[in-house]
Amino acid sequence: MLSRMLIRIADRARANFAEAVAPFGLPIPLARALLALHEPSSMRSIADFLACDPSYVTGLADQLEERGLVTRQPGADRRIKLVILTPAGHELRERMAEAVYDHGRFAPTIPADKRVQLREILEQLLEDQDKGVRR
Amino acid sequence: MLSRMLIRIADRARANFAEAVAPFGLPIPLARALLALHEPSSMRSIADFLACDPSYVTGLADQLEERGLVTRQPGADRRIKLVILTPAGHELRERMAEAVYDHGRFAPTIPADKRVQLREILEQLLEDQDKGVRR
DNA sequence: TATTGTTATACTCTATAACTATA
DNA sequence: TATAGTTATAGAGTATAACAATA
Repeated sequence: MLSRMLIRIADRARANFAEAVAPFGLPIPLARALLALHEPSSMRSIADFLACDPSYVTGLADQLEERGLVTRQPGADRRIKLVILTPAGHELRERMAEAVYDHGRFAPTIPADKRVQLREILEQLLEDQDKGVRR
Repeated sequence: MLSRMLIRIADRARANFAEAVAPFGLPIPLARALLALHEPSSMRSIADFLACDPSYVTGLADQLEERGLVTRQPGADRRIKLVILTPAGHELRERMAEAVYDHGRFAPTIPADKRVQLREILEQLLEDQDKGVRR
C-alpha cells in the first residue's frame, strides 16, 4: 500500500536527518527547533512550524538558551516572546543546515526527471492536506 | 526539501491509519502488530516486520493474548514461539485491514497515472534503501 | 557459543491542564 | 474575554541490559 511505503521512506529520511545532525551534538528536537529559526520567531509560530504544542516549545527554547544559541526578547505585543539566534546560534544553524542538505540528497539512483515528478506529486499531496481534502 | 515533504505526508498517512483503526478500540501499536500477523510468526519475525526490538514485541503479544486475539505456541525449534491468531483475532484483523484499506485511499485528487508514477518511484526508493544505497 | 524470547527498567518525545501576564 | 507563554505532570512508544532456555 502507498501509505505504508511512504511511511517507511519517511522513516529513512528521519534517520538521515539524525545522522546528519549527530556530529553537532544537539538532540534531534533541538536541531529541528534551531533549523526552524530562519528569522526571529514567536514561541507559537515555532510550535506551528514544528507541528507541536507551544508548551513543548518552552522546553526547547530553554535548552537552546542554556546552550547560548538563542535569546528571548519581548515583542511589541508584550505577551509575545521573540526567539532570536545568537551569533553562535546563527553560525551553528548555518553549518547544520548545510550538513543536512548534503547528507539528505535523496535517492541518488532516481533520475532527475523522476525526482521532478516526485516533487510535483508531493506538492499536490501537501496542498490537498492543507486544504483538508477528504481522503 | 524532498525529505521534509515526505515526512509531512507520512505523518498524515499515520494519522489516517490511527483514524481508521480507532473504532476498533486497539491502541495503535497493537493494531500494527495484529495486522502483521498474516501468518503464524515468531516474535523475532514480528519485530523485524515492525522494525522494532524483540523485547517490545513481548509486550505487544502479551496484550493481544490478554484480549484473546492470539495464542503463543512453541515451534519445532523450541526456542521459538509462534504467535497465532485466534478465530476472534482473525476476524478482527480482517475487519481492520478492510477499514485501513478503505480509509487509506490516498490522495483522491491525484490522477491515476500520477499515482502509478508515485508508486514506481517509491518502489525504487525502498529498493535502494534495502540495498543500502548511499544517500 | 549463538539465538529466542522475557523481564525490569529507563529513556525520548510530546501532550494536557492549570496558571500568569498581557491584550 | 481571548491569546501568548510557562509550569508541572503524565503518557505513549520504545530501547537497553541482564537473563533463562534451547540449539
